[in-house]
Amino acid sequence: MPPSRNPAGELPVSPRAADDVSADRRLSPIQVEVVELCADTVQQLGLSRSVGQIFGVIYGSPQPLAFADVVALLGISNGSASQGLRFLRELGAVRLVQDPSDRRELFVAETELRRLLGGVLKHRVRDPLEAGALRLTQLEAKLADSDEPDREFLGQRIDSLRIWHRKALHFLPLLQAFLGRGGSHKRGVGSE
Amino acid sequence: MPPSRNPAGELPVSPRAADDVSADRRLSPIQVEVVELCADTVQQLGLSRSVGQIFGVIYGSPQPLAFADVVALLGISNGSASQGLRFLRELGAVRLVQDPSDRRELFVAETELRRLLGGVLKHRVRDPLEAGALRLTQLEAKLADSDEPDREFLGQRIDSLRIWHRKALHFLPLLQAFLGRGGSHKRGVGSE
DNA sequence: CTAATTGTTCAAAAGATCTTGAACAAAGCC
DNA sequence: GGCTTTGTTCAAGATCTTTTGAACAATTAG
Repeated sequence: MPPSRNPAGELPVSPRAADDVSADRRLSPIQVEVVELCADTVQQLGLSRSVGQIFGVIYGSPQPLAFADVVALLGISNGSASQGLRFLRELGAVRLVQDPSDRRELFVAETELRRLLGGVLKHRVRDPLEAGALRLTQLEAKLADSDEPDREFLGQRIDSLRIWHRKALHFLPLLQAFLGRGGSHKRGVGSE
Repeated sequence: MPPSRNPAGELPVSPRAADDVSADRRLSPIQVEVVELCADTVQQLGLSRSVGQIFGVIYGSPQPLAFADVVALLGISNGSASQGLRFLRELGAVRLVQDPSDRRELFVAETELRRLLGGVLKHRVRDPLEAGALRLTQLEAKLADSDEPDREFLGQRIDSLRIWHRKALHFLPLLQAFLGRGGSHKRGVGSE
C-alpha cells in the first residue's frame, strides 16, 4: 500500500532524497494537461487511453519515474500501470534507466519522434499490412478454383485491393525517411 | 418487413429485373471474405467494424446496392445500416447513384484510393491535428502565466510537442501527393 | 531465514461502444 | 385521401474493452 494519501495531509517523511519524485506526490496543473493531451492523442492513434496517460506523466516529469510514482500520480491501479508500462516498453516509447541507489525500475520517455512512432508504426501499420498481404493471396487462390459466378468482377476488385495494398507498403519507407530527418537537433529544424 | 426470408424457401417473384441484386439474396463465399477483409481493415483504421462490412458488401457487388440489400445481405438491422451508410457517405467512401426505374437510393463504392482515404484522413488525422494545435497554444499560454516550479523543463517538453505537431502537419500534403499518383489502371474495370 | 518491497497476473466489475428494433417521418402509388 | 415502400431515430439491450484489486512471485534488506 503506497502512501499515496495521508489522512492528516502531512508528509510521511519518506526515506528518499528531496529531489525524488515520490516527494512531490501531485501533478502540477500544467502536467495534468500534458497528461490529458497525451491521453487524447494516443487514443486517436487507436491505443487505450491509460497508456497515453502513463506516457504523459513520464514525459512530463523532469526526473525518471518509478512504477509506484506512476500509480500514485495518476491514481490508477497496479494492474493498469503494469500492463500499460509493459506495452509502452514493447513499443519503445519508454525506456528503463538504472539508478544504483534505487533498486526500483525507473522509466523515462523516449523523445525522438522517429523511435516513438516507430513502435506504433510497426504495431498498428506494418504488422496489419503484412497480415493483409497473406489474406489477399489466399483470397486470390480461393477465387481461382471457385465456381464464383462473378469471378471476373471480383478478380478486378481483388486486383484493386492489391494495388492499394502495395501502395501502402511502398509508403512506409517514405514515412520513415520523413521521420528520420531533423527532429530534436539543436538547429536547422528547417522551416524557420 | 422486407422479404429477406421466405418460410417455404421459394422466391417471392420479385417485381424487379432479373439482374437486380434483390434477386440473389446471398453473398458468395468470396464475397463473404471480401466483406471480412474490409471489416478488419476498417477496424484497424479505427472505425467500427460494421462500417467496414457495409463498405465491403457494396465494394464486392457488381451492381449498385439498395439499403434493403445491405440489410439483407449482411443480416444487420435497419438502424445499423442507416448509420453506417450515412457515415460512409459523409466520408465519401460510398456514393449514391440514380436509377430512373428504381426510386430507392442505390449505393456504389468509391474505388479511387485518393478519395477513399481522403475522407478518413480528414476525419481521423487532419481534424484531430487541428484540435491539437489549439490545445498546444492554450497550454503554452497557461504555462506562461503559471507559477509552475518546473516551468523551464515543461516549456521544453511543450516545444518538443510543437515540433512533432508541425511535422505531422507538413506530412499530410506529402501523403496526399503520394495518394494522387496513378493508382487506377484504365482498363475495363467497368465501374463506371 | 524472515520480513518488506516491488512488480505481475487474471478473474470479475465497470465502462464504453455497437446493435437492435419498434415507432416515426417522407414520398410515391392507387 | 389512404396504403405501401423506403429510410431515420433513439432508448434499451448486447457486446466488447478497460480497469480494478487481491493473490502471487521475485528480489533484497536485515
